[in-house]
Amino acid sequence: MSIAKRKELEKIEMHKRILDGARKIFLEKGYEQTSIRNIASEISYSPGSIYFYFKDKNEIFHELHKEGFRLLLKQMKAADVIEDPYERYKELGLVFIRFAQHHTDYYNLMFLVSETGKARGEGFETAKEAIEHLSGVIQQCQDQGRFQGLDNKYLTFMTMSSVHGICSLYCKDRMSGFFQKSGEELMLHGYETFLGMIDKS
Amino acid sequence: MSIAKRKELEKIEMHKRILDGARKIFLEKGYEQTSIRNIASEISYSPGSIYFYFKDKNEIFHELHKEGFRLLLKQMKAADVIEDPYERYKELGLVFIRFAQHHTDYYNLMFLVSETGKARGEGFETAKEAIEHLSGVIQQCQDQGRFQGLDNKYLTFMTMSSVHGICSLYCKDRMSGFFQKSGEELMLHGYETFLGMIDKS
DNA sequence: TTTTTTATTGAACAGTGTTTAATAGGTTTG
DNA sequence: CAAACCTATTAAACACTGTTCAATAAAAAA
Repeated sequence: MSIAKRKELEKIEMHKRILDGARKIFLEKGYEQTSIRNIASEISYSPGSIYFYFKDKNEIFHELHKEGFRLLLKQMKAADVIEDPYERYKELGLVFIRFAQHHTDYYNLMFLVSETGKARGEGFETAKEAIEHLSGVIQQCQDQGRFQGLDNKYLTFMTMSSVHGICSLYCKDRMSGFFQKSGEELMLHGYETFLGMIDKS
Repeated sequence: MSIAKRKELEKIEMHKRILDGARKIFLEKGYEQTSIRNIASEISYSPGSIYFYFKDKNEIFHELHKEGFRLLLKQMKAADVIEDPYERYKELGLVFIRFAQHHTDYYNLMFLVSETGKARGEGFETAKEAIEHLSGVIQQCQDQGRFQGLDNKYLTFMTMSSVHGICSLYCKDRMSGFFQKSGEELMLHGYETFLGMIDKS
């Protein structure tokens, strides 16, 4: 292994080290409460070092953002074993809900944290893939005769909105107080109610 | 008018002056980008003065939060002139959507900005009122025979989730790129699709 | 007029993201 | 091997942030 090669590996390793430290703190404290100094001290480096590997705090954030989408997409694709498209459609919502439940911090990072950076639209390929996956499953349902007369795009958007709305209210925990039910209960029964409606279409 | 009374009025006036300055900057730049120093300089006072009238930045934020809910609730109640409960139910969603469209910054403040303070659950009376209003309209629909066999609480939550999901995705403008449609188009057609589903229940 | 209360201020503290000049160390070259 | 070079790292500095607080000017009460 050449020296140049080793150096390159070391660079990648350091990149990863920063990301590991950042992930820990980001998922623990959220975007605003995470500071470059926190991350630096977590991995026992000086704050300045981080800027040798990342342009700014936002770039680190976006890396984790992508990471989250990759994780979600993986779990969405796991539902591919279900053969019936409509059953798969219903499962996809549950995948989303489970993701919000078990990876609440990722969910916050992915969907709820406001982006301070301007680099919008970049690095959203995985997000796009996730949407297209859902859209594809809905198309398969429509091919089977379900959801007749409904536009695929709007139905996809509406499904996403509804499930995201449920998960988003769950993650912010703004609702359980009003309804005197646990967040999990609301989320699951809310989704069941949604499926009950959609089942009649 | 006694001196004490005048002083009290001056205090209220200053309170309002701060809130006016804060509103302008909060709605312009969002929570994190708004600083006490910004607000102070906006109204030509020193940063310290603000702490004579407000406990901290979060208290100012919550005041505007409430303000937003009062505004929303007013527009929700304007739908009371519609006599048929189901038509009123459908209008309520549109009220919400219009609110997100025309008061995007308030919407962000009310539903999307993460609260840093711990004072959760306080001052949410107006929010509760809004939810109960919706719940009441749904109940009236159910009294008329609509939505049979569905739990009022979960249906209320599901409706809120769906509409909030639509508005939330609109406000973050994360979707228009994927669907090659304008945010407004997505939002309105998305809601129509939702109504199309619910109409069959 | 003196005392007391009240509102306002500017400085200070501890924190933030980011930039940069200096530096130590390994790598390459003469 | 020594000199030059490159590269990763650092501490310090800059301009911010929310918040606190002693000093103070102004107004009200005594």
